[in-house]
Amino acid sequence: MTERKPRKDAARNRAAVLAAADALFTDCESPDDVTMADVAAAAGVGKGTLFRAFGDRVGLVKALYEARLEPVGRAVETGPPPLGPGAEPQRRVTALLDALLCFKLDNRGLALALEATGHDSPYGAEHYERWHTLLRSVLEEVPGLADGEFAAHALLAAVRADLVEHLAGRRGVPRERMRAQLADYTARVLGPAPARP
Amino acid sequence: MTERKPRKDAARNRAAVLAAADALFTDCESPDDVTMADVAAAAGVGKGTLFRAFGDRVGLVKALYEARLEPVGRAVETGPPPLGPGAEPQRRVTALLDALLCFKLDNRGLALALEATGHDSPYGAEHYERWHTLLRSVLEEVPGLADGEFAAHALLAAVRADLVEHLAGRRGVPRERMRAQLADYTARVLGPAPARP
DNA sequence: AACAATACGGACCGACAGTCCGCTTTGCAA
DNA sequence: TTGCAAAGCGGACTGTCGGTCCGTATTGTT
Repeated sequence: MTERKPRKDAARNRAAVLAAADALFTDCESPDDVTMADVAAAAGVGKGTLFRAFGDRVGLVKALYEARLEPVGRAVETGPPPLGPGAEPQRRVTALLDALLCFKLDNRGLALALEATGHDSPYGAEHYERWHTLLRSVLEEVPGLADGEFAAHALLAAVRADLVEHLAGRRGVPRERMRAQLADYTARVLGPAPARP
Repeated sequence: MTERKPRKDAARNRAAVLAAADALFTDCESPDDVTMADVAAAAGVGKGTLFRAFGDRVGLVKALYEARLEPVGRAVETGPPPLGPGAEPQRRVTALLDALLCFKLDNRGLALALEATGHDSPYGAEHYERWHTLLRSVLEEVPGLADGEFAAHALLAAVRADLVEHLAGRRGVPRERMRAQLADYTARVLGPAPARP
């Protein structure tokens, strides 16, 4: 392995940068009026340090985003149903999308920053790939749903950060209403209401 | 009215810029490696001219996009069914989305440029508003579909430029397959296959 | 204590969107 | 046709931002 324990100051600075960036992205109007220099200053660190630790802007945002998303990822992979494995596929799909929606509602600035930051699109980020693969595999267990591939993309598109921001932020749609709307929509995609014996 | 006929050279240059920009956006890898200076040079025009004519980058891309989309808009508003008014709502929704998908397939570079160019998101662009309003109104005629508002957003999200680009460009999904997938998906959202008397 | 190895940080660079202003073209009017 | 504003032109210029570089400071190891 080529792992190396980072020096103490490096670790401290990395943490400071993450915290500062988190704060800045959380309460900014638009993600791109927080500059790298701002982040460095807020963290009490030089730009060089910041770039060495994260490579570039995308790297920083991704690191933050993934750190925040990790608990959700864990709940999905090893948590209890319906979010975790084991639930009936329809319920799980709904739960997955709801979790994603809530996450984006709770981390609007960050999610927006991720999608807006350089790297042409969310597609191609490995974390998108992960969610798509998972969602697709669950969708394919839903009876009568032929094309999980496309449906997974389309459903994920329904919770994209900028749409969420538009509805929740700009247009003031309340959280619970959005969740209900999404659940409703998801149910339609999943097919006619299953017979309840 | 405060309308003023533009001078001849102004009109000529405006056209030259539009043509040049169209060409550049059409065959570029990523929209943001065509710079304003590039466009000006390709059009044989100074940057000042370009900015006076279109205000800023967003203005240019919007002008281009709307010029290209206009025929589609016309077909939708006054053309024959199923794209134009008069068709059964389910058919029309499908036709609308298919038209949009085809448009984005045929104008990938441009559509990508529009979504990627500064202005935080597609939402808030007046042309999005137009499509959303229309789609919503048609959706609300579909029996059993309670929430046209959200469904319209979600369906439009399924044909977003960067998703189309990802599937058609990066992953090489052929045009007809994408259309079929979208039609399939749309049908699911619209509800169980209607009884055919 | 000495000395690599690692990290620090801010001056520096290149690129790009957008502005400015002296010069040219246009088209109206005498 | 000639005169003359007004409208338009274009490229040098500016401000900002992401990203790099390198002399200096900090670690931690022997």
